[in-house]
Amino acid sequence: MTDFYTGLLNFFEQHAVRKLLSKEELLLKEGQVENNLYFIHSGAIRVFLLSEYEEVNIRFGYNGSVINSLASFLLQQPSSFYTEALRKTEISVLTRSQLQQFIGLSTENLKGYTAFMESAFAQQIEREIDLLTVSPADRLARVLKRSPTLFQEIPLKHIASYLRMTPETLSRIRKSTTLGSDKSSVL
Amino acid sequence: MTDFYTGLLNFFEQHAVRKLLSKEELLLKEGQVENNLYFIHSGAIRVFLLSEYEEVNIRFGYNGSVINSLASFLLQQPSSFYTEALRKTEISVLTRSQLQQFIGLSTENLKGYTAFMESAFAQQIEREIDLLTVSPADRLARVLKRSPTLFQEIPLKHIASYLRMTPETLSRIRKSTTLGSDKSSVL
DNA sequence: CGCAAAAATTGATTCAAATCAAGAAAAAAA
DNA sequence: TTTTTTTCTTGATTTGAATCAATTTTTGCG
Repeated sequence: MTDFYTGLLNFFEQHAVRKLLSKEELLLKEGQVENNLYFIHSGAIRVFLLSEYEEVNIRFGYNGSVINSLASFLLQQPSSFYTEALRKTEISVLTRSQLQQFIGLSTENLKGYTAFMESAFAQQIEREIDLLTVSPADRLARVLKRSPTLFQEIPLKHIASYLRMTPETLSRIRKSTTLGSDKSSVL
Repeated sequence: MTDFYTGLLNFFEQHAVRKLLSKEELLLKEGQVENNLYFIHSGAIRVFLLSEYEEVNIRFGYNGSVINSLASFLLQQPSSFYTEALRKTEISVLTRSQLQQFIGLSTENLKGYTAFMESAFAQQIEREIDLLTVSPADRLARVLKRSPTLFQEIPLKHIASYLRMTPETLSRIRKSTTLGSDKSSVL
């Protein structure tokens, strides 16, 4: 998987278009079909859904990760989600056809792509287990284990929505446990 | 997708081994690697995880559907889940290698398999949205929309766990709404 | 079939997280 | 910088679902 990933990143560098997003700039709206894969050089992006005037965050990307509205991208169906920059963000945009070209270059790339997909699927399973975890504190702990720097990248209110709790609750959990108080990663 | 599915079912008929499961018989335990795909002729199967002495249901299969511990099957990694028959159940068992043989038979089959995977992924996204839906009543409504006969197939207490609520709460919701009271499907 | 066990329902009570409401801190804009 | 706006924190109160508890209903078994 890692081989594919570095290969893909090189391909990104050579073929993808760089783009600078301003805060709250939308990459995709609900109902549109996702045609791109985004590599994030700096900044942060969120994928969210709009349910009855309330936004619910589905996924975050930042700091060297690849993100898009994956289900829409794969199935080429209208997305249920919005994709938006959380702050000034620099990305590389790779189109579906460019990706397909890349996959066609070698068997290695194809295998890598499959592994990439499988990994995305595995992540999705982890996400399901996260959401089934009853206690709010445990949900936070699980997610922080995988993404220890989350609070440095994403505003608390958005993390709260991702974790299915209110900002007030998240703030209190954070205070009571030592979770999210980042001694390690600062300086 | 449908073509692949019927093709796969024919292949199931020709190559898969039939098996009769008694109630509570386990097909897979946590930590084991899933090597099979199960087609359910009759009965019902659940996939669940064991968290601190409490079982949480992840997925159900019955009545002509295909089920297994999919993440483990795809990644060939130890499963986080148990797979168990909820009652006397008749299945066909197709191994991973048999499936690969089937996929290799034609480009159509390969494409179908990809579509099958994509569909599984899309289902997983739907599941995520279900779990993010705040109100217990709304969670039930969403799931029943996709699986109207759920209550005829799966005991209430297992549905409750799947929906992240107690059996008492589910029972009360069912009473207050008309959801799950199956006038249509009986007789 | 009748009996035992398991599942579902119903009611009373508790409790944890949501909501409501300020104020403090941080970030963005002027 | 100062001002304005947004985000985060903290406290008080409410509320909806969990828990506790007791029947009733259903299912499975001898």
